[in-house]
Amino acid sequence: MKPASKFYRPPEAEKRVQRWWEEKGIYRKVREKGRGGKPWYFLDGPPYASGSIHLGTAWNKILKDVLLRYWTMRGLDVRRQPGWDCHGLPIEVMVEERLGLRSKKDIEREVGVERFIEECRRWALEHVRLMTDQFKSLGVWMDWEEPYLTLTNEYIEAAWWTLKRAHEKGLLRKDLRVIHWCPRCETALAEHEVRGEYYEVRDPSLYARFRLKGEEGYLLIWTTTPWTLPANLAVCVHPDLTYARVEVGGEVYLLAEGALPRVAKELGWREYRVVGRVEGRRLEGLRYEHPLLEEVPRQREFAEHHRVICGEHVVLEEGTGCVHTAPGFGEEDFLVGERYGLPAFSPVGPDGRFTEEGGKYAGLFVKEADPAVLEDLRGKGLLVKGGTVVHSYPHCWRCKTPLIFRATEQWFLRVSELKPLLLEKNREVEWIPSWVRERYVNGVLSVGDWCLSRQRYWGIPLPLWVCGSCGRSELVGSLEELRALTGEKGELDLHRSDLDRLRGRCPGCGGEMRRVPDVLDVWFDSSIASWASLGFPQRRELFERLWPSAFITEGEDQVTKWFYAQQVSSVLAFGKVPYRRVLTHGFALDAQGRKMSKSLGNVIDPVEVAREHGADVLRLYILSANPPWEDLKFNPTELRRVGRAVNVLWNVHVFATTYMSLDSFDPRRHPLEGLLPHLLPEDRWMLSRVQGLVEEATAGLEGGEVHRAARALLSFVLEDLSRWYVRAIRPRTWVEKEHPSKLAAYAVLYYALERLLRLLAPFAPHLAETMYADLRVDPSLPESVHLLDWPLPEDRLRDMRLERAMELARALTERVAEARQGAGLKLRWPVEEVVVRLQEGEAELLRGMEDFLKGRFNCKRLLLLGPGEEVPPGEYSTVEAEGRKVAVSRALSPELRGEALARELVRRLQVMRKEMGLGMEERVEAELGMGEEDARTLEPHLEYLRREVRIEGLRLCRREEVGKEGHVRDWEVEGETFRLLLRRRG
RNA sequence: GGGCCCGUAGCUUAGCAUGGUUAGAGCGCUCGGCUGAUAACCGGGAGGUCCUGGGUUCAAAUCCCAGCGGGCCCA
Repeated sequence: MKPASKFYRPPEAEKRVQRWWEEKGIYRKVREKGRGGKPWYFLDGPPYASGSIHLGTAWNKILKDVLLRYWTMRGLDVRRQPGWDCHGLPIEVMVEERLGLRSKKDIEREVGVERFIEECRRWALEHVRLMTDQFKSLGVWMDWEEPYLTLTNEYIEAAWWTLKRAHEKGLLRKDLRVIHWCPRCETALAEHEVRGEYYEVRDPSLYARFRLKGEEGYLLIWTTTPWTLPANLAVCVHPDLTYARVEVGGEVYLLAEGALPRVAKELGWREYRVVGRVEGRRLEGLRYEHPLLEEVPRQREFAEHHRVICGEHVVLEEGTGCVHTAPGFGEEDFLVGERYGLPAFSPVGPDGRFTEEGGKYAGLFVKEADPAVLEDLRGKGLLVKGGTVVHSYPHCWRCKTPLIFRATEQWFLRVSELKPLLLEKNREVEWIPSWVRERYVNGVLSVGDWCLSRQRYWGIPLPLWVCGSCGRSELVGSLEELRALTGEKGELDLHRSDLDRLRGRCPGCGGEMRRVPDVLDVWFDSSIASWASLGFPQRRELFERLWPSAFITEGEDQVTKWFYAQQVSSVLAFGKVPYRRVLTHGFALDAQGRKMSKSLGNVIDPVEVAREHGADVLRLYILSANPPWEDLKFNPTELRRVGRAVNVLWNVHVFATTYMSLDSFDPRRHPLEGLLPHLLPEDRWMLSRVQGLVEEATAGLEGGEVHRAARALLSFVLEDLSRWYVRAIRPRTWVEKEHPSKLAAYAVLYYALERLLRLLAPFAPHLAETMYADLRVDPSLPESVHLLDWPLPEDRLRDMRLERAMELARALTERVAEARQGAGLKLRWPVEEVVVRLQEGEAELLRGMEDFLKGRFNCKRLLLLGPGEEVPPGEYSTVEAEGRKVAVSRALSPELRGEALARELVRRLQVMRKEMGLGMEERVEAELGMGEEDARTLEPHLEYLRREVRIEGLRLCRREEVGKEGHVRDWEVEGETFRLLLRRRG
């Protein structure tokens, strides 16, 4: 046994452990140990490979790591491959910044697609490396050398293979759709990319009037996007609303009656008169004159469409109830337009500028067209009011440009047709906590088709090829098929850089085929991870053995993202769900419960925390702070508290290893089994508590209630081990060598620590390893704590009755302390007698524990009474609580005083020994100067003094007689001065 | 606007599925103790409208309804 070093400084200790793991190849050995066990496929949700890790990603990986380590110790053959999401717009935007590019034109003209993609790849791989190191520093054990990357050919082929299944089932369709579009990034954005990107902005608030045809008056419309008016094709009213003809200043306006008071106020109408009312549906078909016919000549072709139509989406809360409808520029406009056969006229290009079709506005950026349109309306007398309004408007999640809505042709996965199967198969998934299922189902019910195509560069190329001659399309499902189609034989990287130059030969007409230039939405990449990461379909062996994955865990935002996307792809490819069990975890917030953001300056860097407090402390804190599925409010005070708990554990460890090595205790020579007859009640209690701890920790990890496991460990260390057991056995460690009582205490303490370490190993892997290294005396034991098995509870050591008794003993000890405090009786001073009146049956429960209690109470005699019995007369300090009474005798006999005095002196001499820097076993000579009466009182306890302070050569004398050779100090004890001298011997 | 989750001492939280002690801890505060586990540690005490308002019940932190505040997601 090695005595542990006095202090434990987690950051340095952890670095040492990590280096040692590295040198000894411990991780590899742990993986090897798992082989042959039952396969357990854990799937890592791939974090985005850009930037560095934050507290949320750290939590995510720490949670995974604890479970991975636990399953491994349970003997499972755990797959623990990390994954990285490598494609997508965020990386493109950062690379654009790095290269000083501003638009797609810049990319294509200035650096070229090939170099741009190379830079993106470099960026991604750079960050994979960076983030890998950061995760490693937190003690996360995964196959860092063999991650799955969404940018490899193999992975891309898996995506193509999956798309081919969709294509075969007719679930992949090209469709004209109005979608969010970023004019800077020049790409479509999916719904989930727009989430949370609504900001307050000031926009025009424009009221315009459209002249009615075939009757007097105007339609009054309102818009915040005047630039969309050139594409206006209809005006929409709600069929069930009442519309009013309102006369103002000699003109008649048509608008919803319910909106009239508000509109009148906004337009400053003082005097107006309702001259007629009509139901919305009766307005259908009413024709009007487009306000910008001269400016936008194309509009003349649409003159037949310029009518009032009906739609349920019209609301009274804003606008006039007459909704300007531009099917090419608005999602709802488009949908209602489809019903009326309106074309999706969209005279704006990908860069947000008007095309030739925009007539007078051609070349203008949409926002620049706003004032131009306003002026044109004013010139024609069609402007009613041009003001501004502050409202919430969507922006690009990467570059923060305000988005526009544009009708474009995109490729969709028809999720709508998969929904029934999705919902049915989802029943097989176990959701933790269970209410996430409801959330998931709601998400599926409300979701639309999945827009898969992106008009960008850094992504998995859409493997769809179209013949320029006959229009035939082919979906290429693998590299092999690509070679067959294009005749390409050389090395290929399956990104746009290589693919864009290829041409195919049409199997139908022999014409030239070109690939649709789009790339895929990155969420499609990660949605196939459960098989793509196994090398499927190129390799089938792993897939057949492992798929579907047994367990995944990610943040709650992934419910409608990764959890959802995975099910879609999997159900479409295999008709099955890709995972069996999902644990959803919360978000990392600051101590006030606010989101962490750079602008608030409240971002916590987990790597920094680990560097300062230690990764284990961070891990234990995060895991114990709250249930995984609730948000973590990161609280530095609580973090430090965990740090202190770790320190207490270390102190216990120092205590144990110091004394055990001093006594050359060897658990092999003194196994617990042989010492069973010598166990005292506190020993049997400790053994029982360990079983309870094993049970709690196991249940917590099995049920996803990781916090319960972590809390059980911490509370065991503080409450049971440190504050109770170690304190109780301390006197026993001072008795002579080889005494069975001492050996029993050692054996129990060793057992408790050994079990505790194994339970602790997944949570605090470095600390457990360090402690294990000190405790491991048997070279035949595995070299690392992580090579041990998870302990199982030993029922024969469990004694619930004893645990109850000990709980009572603890409560009584606290009461005794209270009674002593009331009478000013220090705990160190023994008292003659403690009398305890108990409740029914409790005395029975405490039978056999009298000696233990006397030790805890520090009393010479103990009297346990039943409920009806009275405390005998005498001088006592008493406390009553919970139907019990504790009485502590106050009288101090000379005998007791001597003992107390001896203890006081021992304590002070120990301090002096320490001041002299003496080792625990070194012998000393002592001279103790005091009054004659004190010397007489002390007489019977000199042997005790010699033993405790390791004195050889003790002299009692008067204070003045104490010599000067040695370490001398004066002490005040109970109002009297003592002069003590210690001298090193020999 | 909709769905789901959370709201308990100054702070972090247990208890809530199955209603029934005086709502239990830790931090902080305060008073005291300990000093061969000591850059620690231990004990006592003060501190609570259990978010608000209704309802069910003999009884509500716990169940139901409405509202308020926060989070995630969807519109």
